[in-house]
Amino acid sequence: MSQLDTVNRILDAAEVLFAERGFTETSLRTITSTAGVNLAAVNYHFGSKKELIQAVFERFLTPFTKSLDQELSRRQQAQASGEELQLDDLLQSLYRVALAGLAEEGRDPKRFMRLLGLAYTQSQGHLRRFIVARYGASYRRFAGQLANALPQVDPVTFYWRLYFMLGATIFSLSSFDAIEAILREDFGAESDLDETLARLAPAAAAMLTAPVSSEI
Amino acid sequence: MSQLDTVNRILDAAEVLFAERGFTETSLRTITSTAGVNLAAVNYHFGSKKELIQAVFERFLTPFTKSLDQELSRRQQAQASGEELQLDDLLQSLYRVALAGLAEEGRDPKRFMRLLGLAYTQSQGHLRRFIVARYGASYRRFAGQLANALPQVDPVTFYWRLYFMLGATIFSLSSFDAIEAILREDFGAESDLDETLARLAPAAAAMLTAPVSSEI
DNA sequence: TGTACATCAGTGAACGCGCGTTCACTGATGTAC
DNA sequence: TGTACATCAGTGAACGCGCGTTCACTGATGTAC
Repeated sequence: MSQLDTVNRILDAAEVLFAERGFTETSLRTITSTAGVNLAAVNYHFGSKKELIQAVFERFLTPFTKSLDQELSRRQQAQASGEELQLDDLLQSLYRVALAGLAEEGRDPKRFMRLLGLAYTQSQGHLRRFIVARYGASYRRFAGQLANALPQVDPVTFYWRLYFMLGATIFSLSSFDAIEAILREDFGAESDLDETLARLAPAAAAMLTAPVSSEI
Repeated sequence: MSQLDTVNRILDAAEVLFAERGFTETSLRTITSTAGVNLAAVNYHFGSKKELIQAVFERFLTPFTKSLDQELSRRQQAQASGEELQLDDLLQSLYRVALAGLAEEGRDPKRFMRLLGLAYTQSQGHLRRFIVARYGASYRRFAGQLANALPQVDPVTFYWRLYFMLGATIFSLSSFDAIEAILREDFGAESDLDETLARLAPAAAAMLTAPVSSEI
């Protein structure tokens, strides 16, 4: 078993277990026994549990932001050459392309959304700092391009709505399997991720473009 | 120090610490030393850490759902007597009334939203079961009334959008302090909870009422 | 080609620590007669 | 009114357990001469 094997087996097991139970609730003993490697291997290859958590996110976020950045560049060029902008199309293609970039690397998009939801609410300060330092630029670029597409919305309202949108996206996709199960039971309706993105994109676009109340 | 004192001191300390750090990350030793009571008092009064967590949520959810139910009844009567319905008004008054019900009992609404966010993503199966068993009826009543107000939206789309809305609400209000700090730094804009609810209600309403795409 | 040494992935066992929970006990208050 | 007993909030110390991490060690592979 080569070094790469061991490292990847640990990452694979950690990814699944973290997504299922959370970070604190998953012990290194569970991870290493699932991966079929020695307990000490995590500290040998990654240094600590914290750094293993970061490595799991890195394996998701690097292809994800790479695809996102490429699509943002493509959109920017199209816009420069005068193509008109449909906000829900923009959102949907961003969602799709970014998640497709993950799938290419063999990373399950639903699992990624679950981990993102965990990262958002579990306290893990080191993880937040790691993500902001490593991927903050892509996020700001995405937010900036979206803000440009909404010149009629004042900045403070825009940013609140951006957080509303992120909340709607991460929260609902993070619980995709649970929600899907409920809707299947109650309405016999099967949903897949693409279909849900096709529902989410126009809903998010409607939220971003809603008329700004003058009462505030 | 009477029994009520000890019980309330434990609940007060647990509420603050859970909201700051999460459930697993907060030990009974930290809670009891913050509350100034004996370590064994938690198990004496509540039975276990799990039951303490449930008691913390009960103290929030009981006044919250009581206010919510009252407002839902008031709205139902107004509707029966032919009053016309404005969805963002409905949402905003529901938000306001429910959170005001909390404030009356001395419970901080922002802390409640943080705990709700934690409950949603931390695995804690016992907590989910407890909340559904105890407060599920109020939730279903709220969802049903909202669905009635949106006859043009098919049920499956409605439920996805309801989860989008819950996501936007819980997620952004759960991180209220962090988002507020960012916007204050970047734009010098101070936000309070009422103002944010006044932004959130129309945004959520726009999302719920968006035209249903025929592509799905 | 052969030998000595260095590097490095991996291992088994142990370390110390903090955790939730338990238990025997105390002391104050309430109750019965 | 006084005594015996029961109840119950609270306590201090300990229990066993699982945790992340460390450490001395192994054995295979690579490198220098």
